[in-house]
Amino acid sequence: MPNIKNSITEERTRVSPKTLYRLLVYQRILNKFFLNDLETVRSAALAKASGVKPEQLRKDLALFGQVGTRGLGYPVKELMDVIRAFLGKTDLQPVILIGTGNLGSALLKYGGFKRAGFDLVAAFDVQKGGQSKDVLPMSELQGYIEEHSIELAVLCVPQDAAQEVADELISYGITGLLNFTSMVLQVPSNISVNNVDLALELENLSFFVSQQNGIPS
Amino acid sequence: MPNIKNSITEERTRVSPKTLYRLLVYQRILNKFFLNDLETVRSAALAKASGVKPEQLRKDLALFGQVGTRGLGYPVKELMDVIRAFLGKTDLQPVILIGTGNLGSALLKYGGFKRAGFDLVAAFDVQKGGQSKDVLPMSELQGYIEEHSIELAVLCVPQDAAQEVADELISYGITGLLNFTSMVLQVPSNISVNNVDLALELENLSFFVSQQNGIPS
DNA sequence: AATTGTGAATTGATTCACAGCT
DNA sequence: AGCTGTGAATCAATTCACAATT
Repeated sequence: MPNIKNSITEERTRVSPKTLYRLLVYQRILNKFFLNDLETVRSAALAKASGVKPEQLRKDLALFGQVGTRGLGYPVKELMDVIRAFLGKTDLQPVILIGTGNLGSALLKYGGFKRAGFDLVAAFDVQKGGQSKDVLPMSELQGYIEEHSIELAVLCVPQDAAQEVADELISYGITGLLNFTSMVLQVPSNISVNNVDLALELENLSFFVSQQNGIPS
Repeated sequence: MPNIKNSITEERTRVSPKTLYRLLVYQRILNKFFLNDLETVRSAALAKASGVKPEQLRKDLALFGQVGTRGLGYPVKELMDVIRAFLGKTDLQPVILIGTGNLGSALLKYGGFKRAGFDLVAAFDVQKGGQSKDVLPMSELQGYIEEHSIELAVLCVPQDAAQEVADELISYGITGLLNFTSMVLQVPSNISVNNVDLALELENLSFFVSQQNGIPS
């Protein structure tokens, strides 16, 4: 019986979004530990830094078979490698952005995507007003996506245009949308959408805060 | 036996973050329907627009007792009112923002918060470089929070400063943090944190996209 | 002695399926 | 006839608790 499962690609299907988020977090923390020359880490420490319970961390890592050493902990470098192998994709992936309003043009400047392995290679808008990167007109959208085989798009257009632009993107071959609009997009089941609704997050936060304090006003 | 529960404040404690997100989405969609002069809406329609199953919508609304009419649907206006009453807070709530780098200064300009009932009343940074709104130095943080009884803060500082600044904010009385850094913050249990990790969202999306297609490269 | 790995138990969320109203 | 409201059933995620291992 093999220890570390070697048919990782076969396992890729069996993970929930929640677990995946956690794996990505573990990866980050591990990288930090690695840069600090840590060689092994116990589940308690890694879990605390990741904001989860140790049991949950261990359950998550069980996906990869046995990677830790009982009585000792997990080898930092090896664990990093195993998670990275599972996640696949290592090289820089091209992403386009649609809608260069306030939020859109800020995201173009935001360095975090590049650090995570994504390259915002082009931006599109109905208005071709010059921002920091060249903004292309929507008429070039289809050509660009097809020519560069783009899969992922960041959607920052106004609410009213959201569904329409999403439909367009999908028809040109985009299969993953990071949706910054506050619209709920209707898409075919083979298309992935992740919603980032900033106002919603603040509303949600506000509710739980006022709950803690006792009801205000 | 009363129909619509009148002890809403007592019910406020019994809702999960997931349910709360959905309620906030329903509220938005309802508002749109209301502006279109819809008087009643069936669970099937509201659910579809909200991206959930009708059964789930009905379960969620069960929190409020009986608000719909069997055979007919839900009265749009009344349902809006009931949800708003449950959520509490209606007036503009003041929020501060810390860290006016690319992302931070973009969020200052972003209109979505205001629309959702939040007012970004002040921004702070270690560098007092002039941006669109006046940026205050960190030395004024404590005074400002206390004087204006601020509860919520948006955290956009660099990773390395995140925990430190969070500790500071909490010590000055902040009880809710919208965390845009990629750090997992360690906070006391009476403090609420919502994480918005943009790179993580894109990584997550990318994984599920490449899963759909079959493994790339 | 210490810590992982994991079945079993628990808790939570979703979906089913139909009774109850209008 | 049609749609809501909801107990029951299912499915998913978390936590427990302890055996296995170094």
